[in-house]
Amino acid sequence: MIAQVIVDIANSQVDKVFDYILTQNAQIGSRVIVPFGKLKIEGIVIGIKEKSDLPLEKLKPIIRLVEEDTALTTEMISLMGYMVQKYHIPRALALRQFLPSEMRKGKVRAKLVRYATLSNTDFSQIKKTATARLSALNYLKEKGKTPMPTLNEKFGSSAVKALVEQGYISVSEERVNRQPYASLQEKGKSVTYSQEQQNAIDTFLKTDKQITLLHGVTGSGKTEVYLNLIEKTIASGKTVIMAVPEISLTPQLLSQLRSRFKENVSILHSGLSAGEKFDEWWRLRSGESKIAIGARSVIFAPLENLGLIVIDEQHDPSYDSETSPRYSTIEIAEFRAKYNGAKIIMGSATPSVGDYLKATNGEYELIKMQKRINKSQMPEIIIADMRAEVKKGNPSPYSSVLKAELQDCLDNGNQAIIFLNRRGYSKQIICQSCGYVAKCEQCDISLNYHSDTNILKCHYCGQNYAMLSACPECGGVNLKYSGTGTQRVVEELKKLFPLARIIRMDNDVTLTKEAHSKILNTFASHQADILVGTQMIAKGHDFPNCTLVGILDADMSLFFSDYRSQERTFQLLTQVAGRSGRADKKGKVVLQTYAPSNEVLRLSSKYDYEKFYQREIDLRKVSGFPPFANIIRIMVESDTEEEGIETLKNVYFESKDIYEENKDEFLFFNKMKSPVKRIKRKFRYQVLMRLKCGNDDILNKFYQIATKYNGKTLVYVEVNPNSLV
DNA sequence: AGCACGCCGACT
DNA sequence: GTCGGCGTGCTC
Repeated sequence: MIAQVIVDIANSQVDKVFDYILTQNAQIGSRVIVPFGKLKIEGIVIGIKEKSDLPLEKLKPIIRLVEEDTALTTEMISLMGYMVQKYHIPRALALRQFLPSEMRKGKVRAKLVRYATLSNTDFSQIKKTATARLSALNYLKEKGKTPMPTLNEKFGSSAVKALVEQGYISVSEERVNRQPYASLQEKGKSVTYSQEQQNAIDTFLKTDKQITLLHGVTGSGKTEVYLNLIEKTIASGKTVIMAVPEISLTPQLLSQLRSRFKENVSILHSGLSAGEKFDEWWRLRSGESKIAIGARSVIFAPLENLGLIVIDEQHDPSYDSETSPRYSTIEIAEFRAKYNGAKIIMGSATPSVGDYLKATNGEYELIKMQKRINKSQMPEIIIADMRAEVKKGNPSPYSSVLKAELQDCLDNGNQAIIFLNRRGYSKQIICQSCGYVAKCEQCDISLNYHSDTNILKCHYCGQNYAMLSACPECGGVNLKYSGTGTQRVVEELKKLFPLARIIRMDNDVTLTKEAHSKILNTFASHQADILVGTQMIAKGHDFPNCTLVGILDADMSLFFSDYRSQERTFQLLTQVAGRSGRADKKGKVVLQTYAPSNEVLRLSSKYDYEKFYQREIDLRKVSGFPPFANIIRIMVESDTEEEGIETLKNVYFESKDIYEENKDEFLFFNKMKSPVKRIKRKFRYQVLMRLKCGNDDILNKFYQIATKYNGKTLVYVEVNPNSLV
């Protein structure tokens, strides 16, 4: 018999199926070691057949199995095929997603512990003077099976060794599981469901749509709905995947799951040790554990007989991989749901507009939960006009409203969060007097300021504009192009509130995952009064004593040169606002902006998602952005300028033919230098276009062009990339 | 990925 | 003349 093997080399040159003589007991999905040229490498059997197209003497036999158990399921082999055609990646790269990286090339193995059991209860042959041996035997007689290390420690390894040799003790090896967060166990509490929650559960169980979108405001109790559905799925003998944006920030979710489902829960995420990952993975694979929870990559969990996939905070950008393979968690979930006949529930207070469109279209089931449980109110959002502060001559990053609210908050012994709305190095021009933002005339997307060349550039069409010396709206000369630095924000805060305990968390302070949660825990346990931070404090964690959130530069993200910037801002503000106030304490939010009349800010201050969505989707439709069109870019990256331009020309001319033939399907098409011309010493060029949806055949032609010219100069296609830098 | 084969520059 | 630079091609 012949085994068809994919070798574990993610390179398009070896992206083929190799035939080997099947000598071992290998199955489809087995991991095997095979000779490959002069190498011995790992591979995966993806098929078994009678005979090869090659002459038998050219074939080599499989050397050995990596493990007896079959690692991959047949579903994974099918999913590999789907990913290869959808994302244009080598097969090996698709296969790698299914295994924790530490499991490759034998870096981890099962942990075995040796146990001692008594095999002879007649101690009469043992001398009375051999006290250690006798007490060891008596100990075993009383306690039964004991781990060898424990026994060695108590009675000395020489005594134990002798007893083994004399046949009093027999030793067995057992595989033990390394369990992450073993201490996390919460007592189960009984739950009663609100009417909305009960309705959500019933609707989900009734619908025959594959995907359900659960649109529920912060605090409406979405998690309880998930837990109930998980429970029902498990009871019916099926398995569950639950994806969350950032697992390391939600230990409370894990303890909730553990309290209900005990060792049926496995967690998979990058913070685990290799051994923990290995054991959790195999527990899922063997069916010992039936619920997989983790971040994005948990969608590849090795479960069979899937019944339910939960995607929490479904709008979160982390669900789209930004590096190859550029997969979308929801797409993979759809494949797996279809394959297993499972259902998907995804929830958010601020669903991504593309998915909300599908929900209102009837493509997804839509469930709304509009009330907060335990009757608490959403925090009140106060918009502070920073233009007025500038006019008043207040140079501080804090408005007078925020100062007063902070004072009030601290006086009452409560906590506050100062949120800096900054991200990346994207810089845009905002007039501090009137809030004017420089935008592209053709794309209506904010321009990016490039300090090296002192020009303004649109990342969606490449158009350049001269840097402004004064605001074209009001003539003001205070044009600001970046948010206030964390440093200054903290210093200023210390001056204003010298007695307050302030802690800071942002990207500048490079943090390990532990330090990260340590800061959050310090704040949660009220060992600090004010927490200052960026994006990363927006997610997870409840702070029961936090009654005030101050958002500095709320408009910064609003005017990113990104078509999703308004959506992202709405989502972010809603999420940050949710950090303020809890059941018994009403929260407040002060949102500082140079554009107080901005519609997105106004709608988010009223928590009016529906209106925001309607406005945004209309805008996308008119301007031709996703979900109505796809932004496609073919990137060319080269070591030298000449080679880069040469390749770009070839790529451009071939692409242009396709464009000319299908002009009506395109909303934009051009070649240009990349907004950031050089990254990591590579020269970067691109062909950028916007193609109407439903033209996958055209899209595939661009993939073919990229494959054709990809070589020493890197050529690749991106669809709706998260950033156009 | 890693190794062999192969075609041009600077050296004993 | 040769040693060796790493560009190109192949591995069941």
